[in-house]
Formats: sequence, C-alpha cells, structure tokens
Amino acid sequence: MGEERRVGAGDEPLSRTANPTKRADARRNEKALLDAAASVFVTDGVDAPVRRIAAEAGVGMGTIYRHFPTRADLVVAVYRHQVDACAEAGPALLATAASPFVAMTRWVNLFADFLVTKHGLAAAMRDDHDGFTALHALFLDRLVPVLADILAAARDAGEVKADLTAYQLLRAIGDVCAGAERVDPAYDARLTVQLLLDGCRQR
Amino acid sequence: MGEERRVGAGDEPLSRTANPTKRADARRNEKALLDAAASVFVTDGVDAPVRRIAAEAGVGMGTIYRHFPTRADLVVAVYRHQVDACAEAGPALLATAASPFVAMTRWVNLFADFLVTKHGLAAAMRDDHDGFTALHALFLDRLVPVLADILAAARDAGEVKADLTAYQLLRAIGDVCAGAERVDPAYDARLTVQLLLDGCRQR
Amino acid sequence: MGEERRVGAGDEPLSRTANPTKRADARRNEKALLDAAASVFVTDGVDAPVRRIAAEAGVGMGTIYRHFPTRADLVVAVYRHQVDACAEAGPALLATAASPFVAMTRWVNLFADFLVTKHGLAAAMRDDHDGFTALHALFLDRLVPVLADILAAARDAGEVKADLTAYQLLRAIGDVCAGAERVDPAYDARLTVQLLLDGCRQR
Amino acid sequence: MGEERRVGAGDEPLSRTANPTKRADARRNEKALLDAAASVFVTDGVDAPVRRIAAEAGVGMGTIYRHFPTRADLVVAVYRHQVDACAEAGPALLATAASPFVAMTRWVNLFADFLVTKHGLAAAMRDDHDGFTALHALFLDRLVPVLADILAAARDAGEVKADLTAYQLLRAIGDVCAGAERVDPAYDARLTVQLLLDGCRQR
DNA sequence: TATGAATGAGGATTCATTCAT
DNA sequence: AATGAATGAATCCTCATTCAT
Repeated sequence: MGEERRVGAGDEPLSRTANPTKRADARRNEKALLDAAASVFVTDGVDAPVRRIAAEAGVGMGTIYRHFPTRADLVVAVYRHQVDACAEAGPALLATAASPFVAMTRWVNLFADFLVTKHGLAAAMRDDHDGFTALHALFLDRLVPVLADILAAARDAGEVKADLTAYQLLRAIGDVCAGAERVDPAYDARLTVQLLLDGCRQR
Repeated sequence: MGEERRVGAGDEPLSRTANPTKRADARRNEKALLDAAASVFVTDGVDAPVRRIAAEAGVGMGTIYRHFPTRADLVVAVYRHQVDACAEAGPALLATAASPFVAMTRWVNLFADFLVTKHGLAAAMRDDHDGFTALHALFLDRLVPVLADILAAARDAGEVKADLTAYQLLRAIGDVCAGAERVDPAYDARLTVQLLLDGCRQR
Repeated sequence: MGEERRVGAGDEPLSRTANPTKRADARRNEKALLDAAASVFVTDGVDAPVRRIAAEAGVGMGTIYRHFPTRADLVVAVYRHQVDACAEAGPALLATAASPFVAMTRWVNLFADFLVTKHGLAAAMRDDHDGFTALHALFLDRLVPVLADILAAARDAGEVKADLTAYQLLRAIGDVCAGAERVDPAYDARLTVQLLLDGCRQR
Repeated sequence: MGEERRVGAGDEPLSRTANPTKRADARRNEKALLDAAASVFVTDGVDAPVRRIAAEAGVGMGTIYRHFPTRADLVVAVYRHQVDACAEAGPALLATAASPFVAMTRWVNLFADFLVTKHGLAAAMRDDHDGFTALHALFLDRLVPVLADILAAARDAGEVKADLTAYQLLRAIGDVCAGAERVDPAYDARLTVQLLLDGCRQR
C-alpha cells in the first residue's frame, strides 16, 4: 500500500545518499503525520476528518494523501509499531515464564493492554471496513504466529483445551477490548479477559 | 408514537366502529418502517441514511420522522421486541433447568443467538453513540435484572465466581457478539461465549 | 381569495337558516382558527408553521386550508377586525377633537398603538410577500380613506403641509412600527411617530 | 477570513514573489462571493439560499463556508464597505456645511441613499435575526458615533430637539428605508425622511 | 367536513478528494 | 513536494400541501 520499503538496516545510508535532502523533509512529515493520526484516532476515532489530522500534524491535506493514499494505509502505519512491539514480546515471555500458560496469560494481558490503553486500535481494526483487510492482515501476520507458538506450548503441556486456535483467542480478546472503549466504571474489560483465560484451561 | 396495543381480537368493537379505518395506514407504515429499519441496520448499520430506510420501507422520509422523531427512537423500537422476548425467557429457564448454571448457560446462549442471528443488535448497542443512552437503558432495564436473578441463583449454588456481576457478564457477551458480525469462517463467537461461561465457574 | 361575501348586515339570518347546523361547527372552527393564528402570529410571526396554528386552534391542518386557502387569506382575516376598529374611530375623532391636527395626532397614535401592541400586524403587512396585495388592499381600502378625510380637514385648516398624502403618511407610520418590533429599550417607536407628526406641520 | 489588505501597490514585493500566485484565486473568489451575495441579497433577501449565492458567484457551496463560516459573516462583509464609506463622510460634512443641521440633513440623506439604493442593506439589518448582533454592531460601532457628533453640534447650535439621540434617529431612518424597499410609485421614502428631519428641529 | 398521515421538495452543512499554484 | 482552496456529493431535517379515511 505504498509504504516505504521493508529494507534491511544496512542499505539506509545509500538510499539517503541518493536522495539526501528531500527525504529528510518527507520523513519529518511522515513522522508528524503518524504522531498526529495516533493522537487524533484516540480522541476522534479512526474515521476522524482528514483535515483534523492534517491540522494536528501541521501539514496540508495533500501531504496526507501523498504519504498515505488511503485511510487504511495511514491506520496500518499508525499501529504497526505497537503491533510489532507486541509480537516481539511473545518469544521472550515464553522463554522466561514458569509455564506456557503463564506466558500466555502475560502475553494476552500485554496485548489487551495495548488494545485498551492505546485504544482506538481495537476499534480501528473492527470498524475499519474499507481498510479492514490491511489492518486485519497486519494483526494476523504479526500476532497470530506469536500466539500460536505460545498456545502450542501450552497445549503440549496440557494446560489449555486442545481445540483452541490462536486466531480464535486473538479475535476474542480483540473484540472484548474493542467493545470496552466507552468508559464505564461498572465494566472492566480486563476482568472479562481473565474469565476468557480461565475458560481456556484444560481441566 | 408508542407501540400499538397487542389487543385480543374481540375487544373494543365499538371504538373501532367509531374510528375504524384511519389508523390502519399508520400502523402498516410503522410496521413497514420497523421491518425496513431492522433490515437496513443489519446491512448498513444503525447510522444508515434515513433516506435509505424510507426507501426500503416504501414511505417518504417525513414518515420516519413522524413515527420516530429521533434515530434513537427508531433503534429502540426496532430492537424492543427481541429484547423483550429474551428477557421473558429468563425466569422460565431458571425454573426448569437442572441447575442455575445450566439455566445461565442456556440464557446466555439464547442472548448470544439473538445478538448474532438478529445481528445489528449488538453493534447497534455498541455504535449508537447518540441514542446510546436509550438503547443501553433498554438493555439494562430489561436484561440485567433477568440475568441478575439467574446469576444470584448460580452464586447461591456455588456454581459461579462470587464477584461476577450481571452487567459485567452481559456486557462481555454483548461485546463478543458485536465484534463477531463480520462473517469469518475461522472465528466462532459461540465458542468464545463457551470459554467465557467456563471461565465464570467457581472451582 | 375565497372569503365569505362582503354582504350587507341584513341578509345574515337568511343564510343561517339555509344551512343551520353545519355552519355552527364551521364558525366555531373559524373563530378558533382566527384566535389561534392571532396568538401565534404574535409569538412566531406571520410565517409560523401551519401545523402550529392548527395545533393551537385544536383543529386539523386540513381545516385551515378549507377555511383559508392561502396564508394571505388567514392573515387578512386575522387583522380585519382590528383594522376595522381603527377605521371606525376616525370620523369620531375628527368630529370631537379640538382641531383636525389634534384628531390626526390621535388617530395616528391609535393606529400606531394597534401596530405596536398587536404587533405582527405591521410586520405582516410588510413581510407577507405573497399575500401582500390582499393585506395591503385591506389597509388601503379601509384606512387610507379615513386618514385622507382627517388629512384634508387639517390641510384645509392650514395645519399640515399641502403635499402630504394619506397613503404616504400611513405607510410611513406603518414602516416605523414594523421596524420597531424587536424589543429595544434604547429605541422608542412612538417618539419617532411624534417626530413624524411634528414634521407634517405647516409652518 | 478577514478582508484582504488594502495595501499600496509598492509594498511587500518580496513576499509577493515568494508566494505570488496562490492567494489570487482565493481573492478572486472572495470578491466574486461578495458581489454575488450583494446582488442576491437585493433580489432574494439576506436569507437567500446558500446554493443560489454560490451559483451566482460561480463557485461551489463549500467555498462560501470557507470564506464566511456563518451567514452573518457574509452579510457583514457584504455591507462593511458601504457602511464605512458612510461613516467616513460624516466629519467632512460637519466641517464644510453651513450649519450642523445642514450637515445632519446631508448625512441622513446620504445614509438613506445608501439604504435605499443599495437596498437589502436596511432589510438585512432588520431581518438578519441570527446575525443580527453582528450586523447591528457594525452599524452601531461605525455610524452611531458619527451621527452622535453631528447631532451634538446641532444640539449645541440649538437647531434640534434636546432629547434626540443618535441611535433613535439612526434607527428611525433605518426602519423607514427598510420598509421602503418594495417599489411603490405612490410612496417616497425620502419624503418621509424629510418629514422626520423637519420633526427633529427645535422650534 | 374534519382529520392528520404521508409526501417530497428545499435548504443547510460537512468532508473526502482533487488540483492549481 | 507541499499547500490548502475548491468542489460537490451525501446527508440531515423541516414544513407546505395533498388526500385517503
């Protein structure tokens, strides 16, 4: 979707040399845009007016369209870092936790924290009808494999039900957190997540 | 603008003679409107354009505004019957089931069935930002007490965790089903509901 | 404009005999309508929604259209009595006042009082673009001759400028009062009327 | 969104070079909008449909909202020049006229000419219920002080009644002219203005 | 005759998207 | 490349007027 190349770290200097000055501006703008969008998504939702995001970033609207031709492109870019961080935490948790189920509990709570604290994320994935594929794909590509590994370990240890798939669980957590964005002191999404985790156990 | 009376056939023959015909059209239209809105809500969401609902019902737009001055009025009217039916099923289940937890399982599945099959309902409650209060109130008024009774019985029987509230559970189920509306063969909302129910058990 | 006949007083009993009962209902409605319209015109202006007038009168909207096919018909009917009363006061004032100019002053103030106290009247005449002719004609037919008589007497007595016409003065007073309907403690329409009267004097 | 600067031709050549073209379109549009609105206000009143003004100006509707977010903004902008010109004429008249009353007569006639020839202005001030404050304030801010000075001079010279305020007179003239917009060969608003001026004299 | 339900044109406003500068 | 002005489709809502009952 028109994102910059997923290059290895080493070739950066060359590409910068090839186009040294212009790229700096463009990068600054892209960064400003991502920050602005992240901020606006939280307060106004992923369907916030383009103009507001542009204003927040201090750039013209055309600049948004240049960097992110579709809204989905912007949405995905905004959340990619957070998704990456979440994905990368999985193996470490699995390696250090007392048991696979403990690792799973921790990772799921980490994921839920992402969704709830950086809220907008879960709702974005759920509501982003047009860019659904892109955002959904991001989640699936990055997170399902991570959770699948943890789940496989837990299943091998006999800690969770055998028929539980990573996608099923990931999706369940996502929906729960997506629905929890309206502030409501009487409702605690994290408690629901605990219930779900308890429900996953093999007895 | 309320519901028409669900009267037995035999009563009020005189008043019908006095004012026999006029209301028939209005009733037909209100019914058509409710059906049309229910249908459009499923495909286009509760924020669907008024014009589309009117067209679907085969009436003018003004007719919608006459019968349902605000969108919330229409949304609530559309879902009231279904909510009522669900509420009324609660006591019967509690009376006949083998145990309170069995009754709870059945009622929660009934509720989830409503949400999933008559979909739009759960999303409506979640998305209806403006009419949120009205729709939310409908759910709370009708369903929370029903589930609270069941839950109290289950708790008294030691079948469920002590700190679980009816609102918490109702909301969890609602969010899960609301997120499950996009068709996805790899995801089964009912399985998530089962996980939740399992997680509610006292062990 | 569909008004009832401009008949002499004597034939009323006959017409009532010809259509005794139905007419009673119709008259009641017409009276209610006139009262309601007068009241609504004051608060909401002559362009008030038909529905509001009907509601105020406690009749259906169709009834308004039956009695007063156009808005102008209703507006004229509402103000006819007041205009008549004003017209009828003219000769008496002229006969009893100390001088024609005194009579003119009194009558003009009477007219201004009508316009200001029963406000809506002046604005109605001014704003009623469509029914302009009808309402204007009402004023011209009834009031211009009355003021013309007074003015002629004053002119004959050498009290007012020779080139002043009844229509010119009537219109001036009307516009002044029409513009004065917005409440404004810093502005006194009656003072303006006095200035105008002073300005009419022959010196 | 303010007025463009009425700059002398020679200044800011550098900045124009730096950003030479872009603003030209916007200015052209703003000018076209003001001209179109002035024209449409005359024929259709200040409540004319936005679409009609846009069409008259040859721009999209959104362009009106960009330049003049509220109708009041547009109305005020349309009439500001004329009001300014009128205000600026006051001191000169007072300085050159044979007497303060002569100056007052001339200024009032100038004001009335504005109102009548550029008609719509008076009716705008009168009818613009929402933007009433803005337009009213424009008149009060600019014109009341000007007339107040003239009036004070005339009062000091013993030429006008002592209790006459600038606002009272301005408003009277305004209402007279506002009411005179319908073409009517039998009515001469300027004659009414003369009557008013005559009525202001101290005798 | 009276009612008031239904219609639908009319007008305001927002905002995604394009494109001249 | 960046800007932000312009466009106009989409949607909401009101209310005059008609007409079935």
